[in-house]
Amino acid sequence: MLTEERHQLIRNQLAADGKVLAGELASRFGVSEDTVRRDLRELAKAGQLRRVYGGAVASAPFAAATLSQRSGHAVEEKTRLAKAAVGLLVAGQSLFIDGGTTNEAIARAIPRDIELTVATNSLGVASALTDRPLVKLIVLGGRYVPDLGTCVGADTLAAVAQLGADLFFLGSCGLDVARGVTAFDSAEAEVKRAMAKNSGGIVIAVTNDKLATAAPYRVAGAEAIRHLVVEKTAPPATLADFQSQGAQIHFA
Amino acid sequence: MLTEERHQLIRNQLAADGKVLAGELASRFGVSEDTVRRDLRELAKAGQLRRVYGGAVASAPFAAATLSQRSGHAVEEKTRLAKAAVGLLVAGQSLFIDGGTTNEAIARAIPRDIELTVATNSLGVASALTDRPLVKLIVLGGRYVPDLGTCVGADTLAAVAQLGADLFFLGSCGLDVARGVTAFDSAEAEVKRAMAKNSGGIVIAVTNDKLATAAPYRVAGAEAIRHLVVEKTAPPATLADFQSQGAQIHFA
DNA sequence: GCATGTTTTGCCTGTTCATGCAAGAAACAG
DNA sequence: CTGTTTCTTGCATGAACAGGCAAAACATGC
Repeated sequence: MLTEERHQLIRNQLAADGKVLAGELASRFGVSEDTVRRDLRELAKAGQLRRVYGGAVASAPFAAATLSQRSGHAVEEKTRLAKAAVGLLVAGQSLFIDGGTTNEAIARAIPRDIELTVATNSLGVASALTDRPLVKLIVLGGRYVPDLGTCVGADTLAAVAQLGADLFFLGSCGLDVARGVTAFDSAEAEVKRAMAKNSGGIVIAVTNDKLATAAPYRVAGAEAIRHLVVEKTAPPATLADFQSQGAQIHFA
Repeated sequence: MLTEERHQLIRNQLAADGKVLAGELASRFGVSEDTVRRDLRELAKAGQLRRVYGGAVASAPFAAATLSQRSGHAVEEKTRLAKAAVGLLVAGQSLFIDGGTTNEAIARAIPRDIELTVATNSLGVASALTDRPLVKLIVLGGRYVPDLGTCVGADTLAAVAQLGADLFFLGSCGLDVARGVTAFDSAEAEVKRAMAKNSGGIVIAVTNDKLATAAPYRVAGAEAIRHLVVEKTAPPATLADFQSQGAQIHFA
């Protein structure tokens, strides 16, 4: 039984069942569970599955990848950031909200009694807002990317181009004073740029681990940030840099 | 039974029924109620449901109150219809799927190992398909209507106009041989008409209570229906009428 | 053939995680 | 108000886990 052979069989079962159990695979392949765990670890590293306790599941289930995988990490922090971020909202405003777990937390934190117009390309944000009776929700369609949880592409850009918003809640992947706001994906960055262009101000809420990091694709310069929502424990020196670029700092 | 698996099943039942009971889940999963409560707590923390005494309810019912009321109605029937309807699918096909609880059930019933391209204006359908790795998902954006759970309007129509599909799964509000397929909402009907125009064939899955009823807005004539999926208990006379108009009948 | 280095695998060790149980708190019903 | 159900918290146990180590299988060079 070749290693590669096992990998293929694991992929097959994942495609069919959506999940695999480490112990079951071990007995089926006639190898130790350690070997199976190693296989799963490698496949997970290659992004072909998502490792869970006891086995693995198919990667990027919407609510699972966007919310469990990443958000298992710092749920409380993001919830706190979200609460502080919605404090910036004024009734009657129109917003762009793009993807990311922090933005989903913000969407959930939006109170039920505030009237808003929200345009989003994130299914997570959209679904969080479906039960807000006073929120007029505009879904920005396009090609859906499971890894991002958002729609991107020409259709999305065209939809954004027809809209304008007072604020843009930008889900940031990297945030650095010198390099500005950056994203990991080209198409994603494109949509963010379009939203930034058509909005009156950018709001970014980030956990500490995003501060002073950068991703390949540039979205906007640091001077474009109007409001920056950060944790109380964020390094003051970094914050001072952003402040000198015109950003208003808000602590969660 | 993986923890993640239970979470997924809970999410599924919430999407289908709008609520879950802790005790019922415990016996169904074969675990203690404490474990289920822990699951529910975690999912609630991630914003995927709202915890209530005795169980949990959907936090953001894609289908608002009106829709979730209906969805509790005939869950088993709709699941059976959905299973029969997905039997019509062929790998590589492209589909339009619009809104409605039956269509959401169909989306959930789509197997994980079939390659498809799906364009939908329903957030419920879209979110059901986000964890299908082989499904290329195109979200048709626009103004979101909570009562329908779908996007409608000029933006949606424009997006539909740029696409074509082999089949159109039409969520029907009324179905009558003389009046054809009808909808309750003008904007909704408009989108359905556009999808019908750009698709190679219409598939309709309906419970008995929709048969031989009509709503104000006309979507398509009875002769436009290629496949009609119905319950075994559907009145044969009505079915014969549709059959004479060229529809192929499939029993769930 | 022999020696050497690499890869794969299984086993061991300490650690982490999921689970069920028990006890007290809170919510509900009558 | 009282009893019951449900919930949270803490804790103990066993399963699953990562990392280190050594043996076996394999390839490579002399």
